[in-house]
Amino acid sequence: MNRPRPTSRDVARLAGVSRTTVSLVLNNVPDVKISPETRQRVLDAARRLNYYPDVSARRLVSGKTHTIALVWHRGPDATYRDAFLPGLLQGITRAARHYGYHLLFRPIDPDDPDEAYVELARGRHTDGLVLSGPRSDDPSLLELYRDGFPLVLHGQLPGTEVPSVDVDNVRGAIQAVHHLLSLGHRRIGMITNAPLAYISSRQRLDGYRQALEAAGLTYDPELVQFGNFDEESGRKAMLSLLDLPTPPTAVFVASDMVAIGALRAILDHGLRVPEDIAIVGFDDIAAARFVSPPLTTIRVPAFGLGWTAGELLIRIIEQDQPEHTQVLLETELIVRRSCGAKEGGGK
Amino acid sequence: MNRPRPTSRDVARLAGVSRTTVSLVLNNVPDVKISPETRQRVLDAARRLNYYPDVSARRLVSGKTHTIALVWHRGPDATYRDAFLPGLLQGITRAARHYGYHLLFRPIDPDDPDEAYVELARGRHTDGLVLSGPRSDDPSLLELYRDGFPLVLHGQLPGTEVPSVDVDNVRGAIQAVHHLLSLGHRRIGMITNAPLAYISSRQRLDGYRQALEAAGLTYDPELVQFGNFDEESGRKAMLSLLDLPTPPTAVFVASDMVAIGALRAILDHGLRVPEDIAIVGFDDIAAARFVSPPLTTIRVPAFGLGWTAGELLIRIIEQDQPEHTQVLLETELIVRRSCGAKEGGGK
DNA sequence: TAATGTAATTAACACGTGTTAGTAACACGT
DNA sequence: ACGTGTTACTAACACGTGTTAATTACATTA
Repeated sequence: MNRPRPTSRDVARLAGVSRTTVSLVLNNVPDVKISPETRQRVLDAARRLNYYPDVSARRLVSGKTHTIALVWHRGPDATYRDAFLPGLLQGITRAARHYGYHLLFRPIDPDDPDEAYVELARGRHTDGLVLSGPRSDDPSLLELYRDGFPLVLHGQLPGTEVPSVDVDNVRGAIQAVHHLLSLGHRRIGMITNAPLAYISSRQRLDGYRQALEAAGLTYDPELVQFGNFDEESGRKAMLSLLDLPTPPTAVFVASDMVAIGALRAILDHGLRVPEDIAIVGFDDIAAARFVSPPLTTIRVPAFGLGWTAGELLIRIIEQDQPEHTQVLLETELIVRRSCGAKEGGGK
Repeated sequence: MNRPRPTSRDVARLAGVSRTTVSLVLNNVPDVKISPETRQRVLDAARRLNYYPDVSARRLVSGKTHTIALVWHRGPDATYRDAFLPGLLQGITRAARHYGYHLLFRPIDPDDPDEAYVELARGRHTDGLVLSGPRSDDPSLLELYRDGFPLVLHGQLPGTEVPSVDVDNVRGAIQAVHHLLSLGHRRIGMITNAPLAYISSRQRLDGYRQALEAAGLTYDPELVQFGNFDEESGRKAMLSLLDLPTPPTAVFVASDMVAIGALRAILDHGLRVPEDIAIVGFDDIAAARFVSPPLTTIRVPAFGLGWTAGELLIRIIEQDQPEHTQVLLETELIVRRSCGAKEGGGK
């Protein structure tokens, strides 16, 4: 703060060369001849002055910011909001660092205007955006995409070609239901993670249906209830299922948080898990290990989603045409006690 | 990508004025006379061209980046790493947005050089840094501080004047132990969250001691065991306490994750919680609500820490001398079932 | 009428860097 | 002696903005 920071001009003066030479040396520009002595003099001078190039100037002239941004929509889903953020962030930043990029984190609060992130792109804060939780009614998103601005969605926007990374919800649900089927269950209920307006909710329901039909069972709407992100919604949905003339012997709950509510409802009802009713959840949030009984669930690869989104975005930025721009990542079945399997090893 | 983005020169041309006028209008520079018609012409032109100023150029000339960075050291503490990040990040970004700043997120992995963040400051990526989990043997930190670079620590560096924000670990521990005392316990053990090399660990132990002494009890080293961040360390530590000739009737475990391990040890030993041994944890991680019995604990205000650190940093950046530059935030006792209190209401 | 003041606008410089086109010095072959 | 390369370096421009000092046009005052 006291003395001004050194510029490349200061380095040039100290080394007795031109500013151009300093730039050429410090950036290791290939195919340019600089004598070893001069090169060393420049490096010494830079070190002595503790010189760091000013990134703003560099960005201005190069047109590249070497920064990507994560735009994080805070929706109503607290699980998504809190449980996945650390893994996703770590994945994105790891990818960013690997390619020499920085990460700008930009949450969009419910009271923010939806297109608050546009400024990041238009003002050249960043070379590209990862948009988490895109809304299909967002016009600025498609506008940016049409203008050729590098964009990757975390989530999906059906009917568009916008590059995206998401979990394979359909296959995840199939894994869960298939597991219950393999344990002998034939009357399997489902509680969705959210209302069907949410894509992930539709997809997980679809997987449930596919798994049943592949096993020769008919889909019965009466066995399906709708959750709404939180525990309480799971409790209520489960009570409805328990009220049926013939309740299911197993339930697939497409969200761990909702599943925890369902679990509570079953226990409060005087039934046992998994002996009377088996449960499989979805997400593998941290708490799933700690409820009683520990929850069998479908793990979502948060780190992998982050890494993949980051890498895909950077490859788009650098014009390195990736073959697949819409990626679905596999889930993993984590067997714990709530499903009644002999024991899978999911620690 | 196709056509080049518009510059202020384009706006000036379209509005039929000089570039200077455009700048004056768009930045609402006070005490400068622009006729209303001209002003409107400029605004219209900017809107028609969808003009956004280039931040790199703006930063270069102004010398301000309007960006702060969060440097996140990934230590061995998984709880700290994952459970607090969402709240802390939300707090910092909220503060940043409130003052018109952006946030750069920079994790430092164990394999990164410790001073990898210095480039952020020296290269003018950011106007200031929040350093989470500072190490006292970090020379570049003190160097930056001496050079007057705006810095706020999340955590503490005893013996320095570097501005910092942290939880009041001593008082938090006192709250926990005081609660157990008020329930009638006289033989209270402790398991630390980590080895005593960690400041938070020493402070929580200190609080335990102070609370005992304030109640007229003598500190007994045989009742103190040392945890090491994870469940397993808590299990082992608890087994040692159970092996004592006279085990304690209550335990203060200075980390929820460690406490969950201790809880398991007690139950595995055939004892009941809280009837035989009461437990109070520390941190209030998400899982604390879901274990059986639900864990009474000390809540750490993650959002508040983030907000306070962000606001303090920005006030330092903007030369708005804050009166207190070393802040300790209060914790909150969350009563659940593991302590045996009648019921506090901690949901 | 000339001097003075005020409102509205702009020319010109600065910020610190990357990069292109060019120059000077010198060796080499004919 | 003269062109032809090659090596090692530099002068000058560009990037897009904020801001200071100057300029013009015009009303007001002495």
